[in-house]
Amino acid sequence: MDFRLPCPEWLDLHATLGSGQAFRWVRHGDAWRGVLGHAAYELWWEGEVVGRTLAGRGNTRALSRFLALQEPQTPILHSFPQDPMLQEAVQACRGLRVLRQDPWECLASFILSSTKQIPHIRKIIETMSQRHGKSLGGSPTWYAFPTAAEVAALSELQLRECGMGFRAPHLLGAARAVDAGELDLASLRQLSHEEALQRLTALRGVGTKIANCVLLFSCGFEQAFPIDTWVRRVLLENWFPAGKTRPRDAELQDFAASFFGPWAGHAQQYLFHHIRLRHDKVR
DNA sequence: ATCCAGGACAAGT
DNA sequence: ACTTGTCATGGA
Repeated sequence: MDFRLPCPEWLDLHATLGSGQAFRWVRHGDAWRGVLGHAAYELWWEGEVVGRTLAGRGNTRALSRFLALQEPQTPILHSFPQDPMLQEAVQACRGLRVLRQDPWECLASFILSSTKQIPHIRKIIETMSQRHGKSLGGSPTWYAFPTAAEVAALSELQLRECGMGFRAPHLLGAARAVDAGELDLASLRQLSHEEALQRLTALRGVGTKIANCVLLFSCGFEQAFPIDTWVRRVLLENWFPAGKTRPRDAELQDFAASFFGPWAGHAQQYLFHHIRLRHDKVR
């Protein structure tokens, strides 16, 4: 063991790293291995997060921030409505946290996520990182996530060859906008939620869902509420009983904001992970 | 084989 | 304003 990361509240690495927020972490038994920034790590739980560095120079502060280890969860849970379905999800996914990701990696990853299953998103990102990211050493070799500048320098064909199909031009366009300074991801957190959404959805291939993923997972917008097929389903089943004409996403967004409150994005993540676990179990 | 996946967008009603 | 077609690709 190389390091211990202080963690005031209990955390579930499996729920946190395995809930489709980040795509570069792989489970090995009780441990998780993956890349953050310019280092690769193996992490597991021994009453706190412990681990070792697999490649590159480890940065425990970056890891701690990524995993939101110092962020109290109790106020979030207390802010949630007393709702049977949400409480069931919270019980089932105790210790799940919303990660604090790098905005570029998050944006690029979710551009690649559209109408793809999570295992395949992982595969595309891994292929792209191996081919176009900096080598970090280690055995087997680990690779950094390609920077916006590195992606901007590629051709659409090179990206398509990573298996991303029609998403290739979308990723390339985003990389060019970020690399050219037309889109300053770091400054999004200064804006209102509405303004930040507009900046992101101005990119081709980035609609409301993907923009909200980026704002929630990497820009500190705790109320951002991504509605994908799974979340849409659980919203309709639980809070929009059939009968009337089925509501559109804009109506679901309004409902989520008022019903789940200022930490709605976290509620969303509990719901998302819970219904997917339930689905896998049934099948 | 057919359907669906952490969607977005244009085109046709 | 709402519905449908299209964009690639792999896994179930």
